[in-house]
Amino acid sequence: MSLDISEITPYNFAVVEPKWQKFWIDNHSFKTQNRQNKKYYVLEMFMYPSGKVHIGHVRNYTIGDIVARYKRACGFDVLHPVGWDAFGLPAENAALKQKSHPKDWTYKNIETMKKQIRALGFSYDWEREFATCDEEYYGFQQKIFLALYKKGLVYRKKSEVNWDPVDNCVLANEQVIDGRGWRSGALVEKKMLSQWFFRITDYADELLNELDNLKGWPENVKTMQRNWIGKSEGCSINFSCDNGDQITVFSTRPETLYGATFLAISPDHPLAKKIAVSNKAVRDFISELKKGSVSQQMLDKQEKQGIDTGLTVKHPFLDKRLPVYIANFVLMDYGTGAIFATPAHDERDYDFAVKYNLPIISVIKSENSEVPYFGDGILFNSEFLDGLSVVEARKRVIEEIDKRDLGKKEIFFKLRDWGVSRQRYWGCPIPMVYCPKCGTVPLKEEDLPLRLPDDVNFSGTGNPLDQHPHWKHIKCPICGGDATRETDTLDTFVDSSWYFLRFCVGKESKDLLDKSNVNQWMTVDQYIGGVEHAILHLLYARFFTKALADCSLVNVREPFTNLFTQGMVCSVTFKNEQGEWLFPSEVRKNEKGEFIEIATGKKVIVGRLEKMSKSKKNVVDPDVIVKTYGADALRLFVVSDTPADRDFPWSDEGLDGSWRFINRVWRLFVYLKDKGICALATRDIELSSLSEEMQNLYKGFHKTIKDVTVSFESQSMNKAIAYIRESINCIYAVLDKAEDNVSLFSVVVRDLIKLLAPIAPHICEEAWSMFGFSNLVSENEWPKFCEKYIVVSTINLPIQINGKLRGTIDVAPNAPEDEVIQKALEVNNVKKVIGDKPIRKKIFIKGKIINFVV
RNA sequence: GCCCGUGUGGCGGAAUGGUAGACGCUACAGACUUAAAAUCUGUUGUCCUUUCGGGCGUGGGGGUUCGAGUCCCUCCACGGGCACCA
Repeated sequence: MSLDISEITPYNFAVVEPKWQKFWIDNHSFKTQNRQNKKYYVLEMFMYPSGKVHIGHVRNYTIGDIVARYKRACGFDVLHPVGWDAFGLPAENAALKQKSHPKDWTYKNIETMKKQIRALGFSYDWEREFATCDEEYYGFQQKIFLALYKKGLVYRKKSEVNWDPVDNCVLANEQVIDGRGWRSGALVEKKMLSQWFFRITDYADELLNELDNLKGWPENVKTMQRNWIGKSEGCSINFSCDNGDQITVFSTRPETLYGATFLAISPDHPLAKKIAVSNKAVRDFISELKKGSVSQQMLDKQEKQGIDTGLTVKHPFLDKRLPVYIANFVLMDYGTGAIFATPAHDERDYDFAVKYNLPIISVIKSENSEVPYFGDGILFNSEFLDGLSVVEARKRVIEEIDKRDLGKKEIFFKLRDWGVSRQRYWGCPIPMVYCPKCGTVPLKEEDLPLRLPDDVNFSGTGNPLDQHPHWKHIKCPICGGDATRETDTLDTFVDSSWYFLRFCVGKESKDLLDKSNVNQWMTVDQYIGGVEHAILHLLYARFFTKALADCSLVNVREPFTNLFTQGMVCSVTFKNEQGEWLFPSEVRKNEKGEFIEIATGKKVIVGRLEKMSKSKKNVVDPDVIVKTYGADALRLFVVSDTPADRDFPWSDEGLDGSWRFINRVWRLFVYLKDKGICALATRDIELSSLSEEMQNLYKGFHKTIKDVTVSFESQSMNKAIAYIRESINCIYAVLDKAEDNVSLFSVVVRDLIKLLAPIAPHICEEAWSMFGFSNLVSENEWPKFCEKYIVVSTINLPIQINGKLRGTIDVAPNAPEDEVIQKALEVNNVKKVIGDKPIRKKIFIKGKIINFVV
């Protein structure tokens, strides 16, 4: 009796998926192997245990899992670990709000999210799992801190910090966005505090230069890092002031020195402060600027403000004096906090000069003498620089400044040292002690780990560690006298700056950076995560790797060979007339096809696709999807249709389509099983014994293997899926021949399962076992394709006349020119178009095209 | 303002300088069904044409080429990053 394909029971993911998930875990199927030199380390940016997995995580980890499973099939020993970035503010916020301990909150969240992650069937080595708040991990991090301290890469200084008044916490520059705290959104204030710093600026040049060698990184990420490091080359110049002081300025355009008409110093410049003491107008001006908060200044940044100090400086080359202004557009934390201004060739200087009626002197010839002019040109008005080009003049003037001892060639970076102190409880304690006699003293290594006390009180203000009754009191490690601990904890970006190294070492080793292990696996062959970490995390991780190398703790200087930044999952948004966000379930289409709010019947505003977020009410819950459609359908969907590095437009219809595809595959498997397919899967195919149609199926399938392989190699999952779908369509078209071609279909379906397994592992594992294979599909080699089958016997060759398509002919791919021309000229439409016009030229590309020019 | 990136059907997107629109979503039609759902099979850029076929089409304009979505110039739009960085 024949099996009707439409009557096959749907794929029961609810039974199949948990079965294989349990099997993989119980059997340690993805335990890191250490058999050979062919190794591959694939890592997805680890997760913050916020409480629930969201769809963005699903996409990120699906991409990584596909890579891991594919590489394993290609014969690599694969390291594919999972862990938790578990320290940080939200745990403390939750502690305040829900009266739960940050530790309990965090570990509970990890448990919840682990279940969710496991339900997606990712091929992790769960034995290497850890959380950064594990004592073992942060204890070792303290050792690293001390190693960096000994190496001179850690120091403490009093400095103005960004103070977040809501989170009561210091923020790094990178955590301030438009003058607001990156997490709380509160306006940031300035405050002076003693802080610990890492000397990332020591590595500014290397961090910049090495970017050129990171061929496997996206160009935009490298550009962002370059801009952030912000190297500029120029020179410093000293000006003597008439009050006896010297003012040192930095300029990248010293060749414009003869066009200088005034000096401008920052309101925070020491000289400005000195003048303020005796000059009330200056004092008032500075305090007026201070009054506006950081962000107010940002808002006013277009408006140049300044005040004449009354002081003048001597021009280094000319017998003239330049007035010194205090100007709001000069920043103290860049360069020297002072500039010479050449209004003719700098926009900001120009704006300022116009506002305060200062002279404008051109020194570079431009075509129409317009000012300000920033282009190239020939110098004039500039004595010994006259007639030189901008580049020549720059070189010449720096030589001269150097010769006369007025200044020197200098390089400045925008990059600042990394402040790592946080006035927070839920982080890695800094292993330092303050002794009234011995000063700042590091803890002894044998006293590590320095544990966080569990019995803390969250009042909501200040640092609970500092307020703990006895934790901070300690005997000095040197003199044994009364001393106090550092109560700040480390920025959580420190935790994520070396976790990828820890994954290289098995749990049995006490040395978390065990060199033989780390060297075996580093670098990370493929790192995958969101572009939002392009600067902070990735720059810090690069710095840390270099610093650890200089402490002889690791052997590599760059952590990530290839970086892939996946796009965000986006969805439509709805708003009602009041501007309130609406859930998709609160909206429906009316008869006219307009979207209306169900509750009110009023029209809603349909927004553009935006990143899924709770606040915009356009989220989907991965748990619900997995329950309704299964993990395979979800995995398939999030990498279908759209390239993985672009934003992904979520649609319920699309998800439904993925589910239909999973079922279509399932019906194919069940149908073929019923026809006795696959029992003979290992038998070789004798091509000549097959009909032409079946030969084409086989050849076409080799093309599929090639296309899918190439697509996986370039992380083009969307294309891989398209080719697999195409192939399945081809198989469906000849399904009625399956019974008569058992060995052919057996080989095809065997390899088809392998091709699909990285994306939809559960259904493939189930099919693999259903067809009677005794091992796991993931233990099998990736299918191989033969070029000789991919070369087809005839191709459909296009015929062009004057570059326009006028017909096609079927010929052998290697058909010679004579044959092709003869056949092409026999095509009716070609005859018609050419008519009696003479053929002036024939362009023939073998196997590609014939083009007649008439 | 500066620096990146992207513009292809109703939608997501394919396409080593060589038949634009693979694959999917949507929509429509047929088969199956009492019917619906599901499934299977078609059609689906646009205009003209009964057919054969033809015109126009990859943001706009120009160029290189036998031939351009692809290369060059220029303009426009959108997205992202940095933003008084001397």
